[in-house]
Amino acid sequence: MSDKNEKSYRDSLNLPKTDFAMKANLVQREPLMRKAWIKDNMYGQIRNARKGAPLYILHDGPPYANGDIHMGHVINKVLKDFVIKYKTMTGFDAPYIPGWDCHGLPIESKVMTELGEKAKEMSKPEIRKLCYKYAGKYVKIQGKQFQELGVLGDFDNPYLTFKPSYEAGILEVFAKLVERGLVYKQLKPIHWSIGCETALAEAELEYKDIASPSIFVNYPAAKESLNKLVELDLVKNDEVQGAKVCFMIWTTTPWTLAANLAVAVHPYLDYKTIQYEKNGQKYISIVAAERIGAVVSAGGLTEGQYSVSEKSVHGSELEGLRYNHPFIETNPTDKDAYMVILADYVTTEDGTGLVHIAPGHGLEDYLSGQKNGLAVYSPVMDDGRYDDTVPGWLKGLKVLEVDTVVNNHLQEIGLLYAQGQIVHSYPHCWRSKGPVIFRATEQWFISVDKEVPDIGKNLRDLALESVNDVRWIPGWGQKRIAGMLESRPDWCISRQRSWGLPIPVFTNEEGKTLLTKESVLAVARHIGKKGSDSWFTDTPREILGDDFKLPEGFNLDTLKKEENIFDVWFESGCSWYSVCAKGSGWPVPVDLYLEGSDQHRGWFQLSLLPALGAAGKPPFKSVLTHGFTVDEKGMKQSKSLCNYVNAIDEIQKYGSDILRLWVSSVNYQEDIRCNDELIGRTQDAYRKIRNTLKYLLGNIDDFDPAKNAVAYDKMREIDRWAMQQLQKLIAEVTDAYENFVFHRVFSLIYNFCSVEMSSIYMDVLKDRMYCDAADSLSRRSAQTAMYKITDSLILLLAPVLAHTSEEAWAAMKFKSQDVGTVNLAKMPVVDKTIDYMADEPKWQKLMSFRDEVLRVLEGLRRDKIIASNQEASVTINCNEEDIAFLNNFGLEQFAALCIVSEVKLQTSTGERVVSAKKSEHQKCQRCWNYWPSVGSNSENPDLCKRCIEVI
RNA sequence: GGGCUCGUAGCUCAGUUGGUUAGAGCGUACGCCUGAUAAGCGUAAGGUCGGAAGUUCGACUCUUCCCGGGCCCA
Repeated sequence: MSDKNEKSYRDSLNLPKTDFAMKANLVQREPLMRKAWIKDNMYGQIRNARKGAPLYILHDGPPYANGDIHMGHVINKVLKDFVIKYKTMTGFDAPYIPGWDCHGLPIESKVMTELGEKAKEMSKPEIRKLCYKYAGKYVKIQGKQFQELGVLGDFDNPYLTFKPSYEAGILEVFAKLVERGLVYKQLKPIHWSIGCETALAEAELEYKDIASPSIFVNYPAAKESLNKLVELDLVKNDEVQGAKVCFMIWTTTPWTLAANLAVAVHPYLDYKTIQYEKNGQKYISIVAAERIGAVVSAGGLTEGQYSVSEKSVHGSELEGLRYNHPFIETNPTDKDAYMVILADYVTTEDGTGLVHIAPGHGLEDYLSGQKNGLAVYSPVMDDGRYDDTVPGWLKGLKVLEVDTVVNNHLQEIGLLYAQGQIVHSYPHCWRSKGPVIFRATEQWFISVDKEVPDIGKNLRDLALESVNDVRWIPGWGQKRIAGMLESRPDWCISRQRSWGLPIPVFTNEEGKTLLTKESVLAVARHIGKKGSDSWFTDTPREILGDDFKLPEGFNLDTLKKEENIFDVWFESGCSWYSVCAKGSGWPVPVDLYLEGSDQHRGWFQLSLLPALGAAGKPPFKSVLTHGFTVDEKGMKQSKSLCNYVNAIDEIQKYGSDILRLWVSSVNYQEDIRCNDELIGRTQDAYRKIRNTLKYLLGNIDDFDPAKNAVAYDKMREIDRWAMQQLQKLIAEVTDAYENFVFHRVFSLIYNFCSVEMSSIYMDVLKDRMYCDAADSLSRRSAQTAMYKITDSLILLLAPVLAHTSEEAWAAMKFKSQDVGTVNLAKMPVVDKTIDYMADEPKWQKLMSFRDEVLRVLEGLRRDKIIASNQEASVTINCNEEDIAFLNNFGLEQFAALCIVSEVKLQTSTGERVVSAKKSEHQKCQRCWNYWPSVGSNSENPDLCKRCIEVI
């Protein structure tokens, strides 16, 4: 084996040839391709090409315009791009209009922090201007970053929730809800900063440890309920006289007692009574059995000073019992009060197991109050002082300074059982630094329980029913959202902030509100033209218009504008209307919403409710959710844990096709494990796929399907096998795409490249491709299969490998479709004339024979008898049936399949035995086969017959 | 604490209505090739299916409990 010989014949071979480089250089190459897409208006070209085709609408959920993109965005946007590209390639007109959520607290907070002290002197319009700039900046940044992922969409015309036309759309939806009577206002407790006299959002709170009074208070049972307590056997009849029978509560905010309206117990906890004497007065106090020890020690009672009832009752048995407020004679509200109610959140971790309920001063209290028909009573004014509805001794006092006053009063009237101090974490205002109180203020709500007039059902029931008509992917999404809908309270849509869309409500001098369909639509028209800033700068007359017909008692010139803005969820929840129905004229429900699984509570639910309320139907036909990225151990990612993956870094390190391939490789329905190493490993798969494409492209370089294609029935059997494998691949990949199972797309294609192509077909083909005559039938047969495989692979990969598929498409000399970009091509379909399952048993058998042969050869190689397979001569001892089978397939073909020079058969009755030895023949210096014909031609003694003919 | 959900080889995934020694690809180890070459090929070693109990002739597949994650609430 001399180098001279090898080199001399090398030039006579048909070696692969292609411009498609082995080295991807993604980081350098991709940005150039993207630049070209933008320059050529690729997105516009696709829209043009699909004009009139059936629509497929994937409606983008708006990310928040704040900060750089992270891995969550990557997963989300790339999955969306898979869908859009696949649908486009199956012939749909699938537009993609990206959107951003541009209003809201995080932006406003950021701007306020940057402003610092200056913020106090600035007007709302001035602050809003800065917010506008801030949001706009991140829309640009994120848009650029999304496009760096290879995502195609109308990034020049995204939908932005602060655009006037979008805002008008929100108000039009709102008008419909107002018309249907679903919008109302009510008191609701919120965090209130006394120092700033403003409502605070969760993000504006700072939690600090402070010491609070901890008091145990006896609420005397009302006379009418004493009998019931006797009936329950908690109290003996003879004990009732002369003793104070009480419900004992515990609280750390004595000032809220003035607003107490109920006492809550847990339905399943056990309650008993403690009897004891204090200052000559006999008490019988009801407390949770588990808390007796704690209560006794808090009160300093020692053995013998108290007794505990034998009998215990469930909290549920106490429901409805009544008590007298310790220091308020008559119920100040217009609803029932001062009774025992049930609540699941009552615990035995502290207190007495009975919880004092002030619906105006706590969120749980509020919700319990709603459930039990209590008023929302909050006798506290903006400046933190009691109003006039409280007892005289409290009127006008600052609630945060009143604890001792209340305690002393309770002491005097003999209802303070014990008092102490407790250190706990308590929310403080981030600006004034003072402790925050819960205080009920007027808020706007969308009712989920009120019947929608022309539909005859409430929003909750409507939503629960509609959820059945939506396809949830994965299926459990339905259970999840249904569970949330069942338990959700009315939707509080008002926020006391600046950066958002104002709630279009006016009030007259008497404080009466103007909120009608007509008034909202009038505001919508105005804001649609001038934007929501105009609410703050223009007069009601300018906003509503001179001609606006006001109801009785209202005057255009004395109207006052509401200060509240909408919850940003209401804004994004109207995108189905602003963007799809009104903005684009698409039919709603649209085909697909695709977001992280946290959006069951968020965007999915909060789009569903307005859509049902305004349009009577859900906004989507199907909803696909994906999980969250976690670290390699499955733990939540966070910057502080240092297990955070920076998406931008990954794109810049590996290129976006690697990220896209990685996204396609994981099961997005579960948590997605993610770190740099895991993403980096995707490079292995990428290289395999890329090299497969390169080899295929290299071998069809001189193949023009129009001239050189070989009919299927004239093809070599192995080539027909390859064609069959391809049909199977197309069928399975198509099915996976149709069902959004992208990781199956990945593994099918990856396995196809590794096994069917690289390890089997391409290896087997080398002899024929390199050594047979360039235009021989055998070589053209292989090329026919390889051409079809290359073409299909590129197209099947196109939705995932956005850049690489385009690059490979460009490297195809003869294209199957007359389009310059894969984006305009159609997906391959299964060739129905090829029954790809029919030969499967035969090939399974052949492949198992092949495996046996390869294993035996490995033994020879270990013993240094052969190096390459071509040096071997194989003998198979087997029964008649196997001999017939192999003969029928053709021994030469089978030898080619094993890449050995020779296969012989011998009849044997026993077990099949495969043996091999070094071939006795000479090596052909051109094709390296050890064939009998080598040496038989005197002019070319070093060549086989085939090679001589070819040369 | 509640609702939903996940836990199969180092990694990413298959495991059909419960049924013989749990599969694939990658990675790893070892070897081969040098005419896909910062490529290609082969062979081999790796899981008892998060844990425990139960139902069953038989469970990765069904039930219960526990452990450990995730999302959303409280």
